[in-house]
Amino acid sequence: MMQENSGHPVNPAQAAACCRPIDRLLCPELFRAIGDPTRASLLACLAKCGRPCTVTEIAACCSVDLSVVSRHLALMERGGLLASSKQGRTVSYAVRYVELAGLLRALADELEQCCERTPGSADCASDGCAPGCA
Amino acid sequence: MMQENSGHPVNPAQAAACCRPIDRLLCPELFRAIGDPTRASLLACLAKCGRPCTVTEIAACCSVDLSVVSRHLALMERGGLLASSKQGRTVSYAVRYVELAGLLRALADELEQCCERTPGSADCASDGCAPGCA
DNA sequence: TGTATACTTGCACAATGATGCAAGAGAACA
DNA sequence: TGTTCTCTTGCATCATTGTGCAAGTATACA
Repeated sequence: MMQENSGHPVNPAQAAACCRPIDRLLCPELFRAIGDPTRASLLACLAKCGRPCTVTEIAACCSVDLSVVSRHLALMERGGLLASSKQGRTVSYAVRYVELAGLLRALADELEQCCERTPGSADCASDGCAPGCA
Repeated sequence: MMQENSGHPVNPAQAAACCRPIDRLLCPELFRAIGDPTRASLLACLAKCGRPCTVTEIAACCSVDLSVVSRHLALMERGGLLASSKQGRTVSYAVRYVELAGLLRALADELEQCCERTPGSADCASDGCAPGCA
């Protein structure tokens, strides 16, 4: 109503009421799941391994207690970084490579669109989302 | 020495000693800076605005105290998400669109490389980084 | 059926973090 | 020079989080 969809809200207050894909992509729970040194190293470890690994295996690669690793892995699964599968008494975790890479690229695309959009002409309602949804 | 560079460490313990670009890309400080609901909304707000905004402007778009916003913005700058510039008594923060998008894409690429690499044949030393550097 | 293995959960504790209020620092302006 | 504006910093407080130990649960196996 105020601006075109191709542009920007004129100020942050208007931007806050303006719902765009970036709001969904900037999911705090997901990024928080990476934002701890122990978890980041577990994730890197698991990614580099390239296959599902058991909790015991993963715990062998860092100095913290197995129970701590178990909790970190569960948290990363809740955050959407990992997928788990249980076979007998062993639980394996694997990186959700495809989903994660897709989300990161989508976020990168959105950021660049924000950057390139013409200033001062954003229609907050035309993204299929009512104002104030953020 | 043990495997080819194109492959994977055979287990997480070996993977931990194996230094790859993903170790650098999974920077906990950066992701932690997004991993809080208030900060994520501030970042989205700033991104959607598409231009540098002052602390007062940004504070107007959320319900927390201005001092809290100031601290969150400083934290996000330290994490590499934002860049600040001071003009007179006003401080403006802007999203580091290019750097951020680049990092996210690089991480996405690395994740997919991890996923595609042939299992069981990773040379941990050939990435220009001594074992145990992780 | 008992025992070993693999993992999760309860509990306690120390550390960190998010928040608001109030005061301080620095710059513009009358 | 005093006042206003913009932002940062100190302090207190409450909540959350990361951690280890110990106990519990669930599965496999002898």
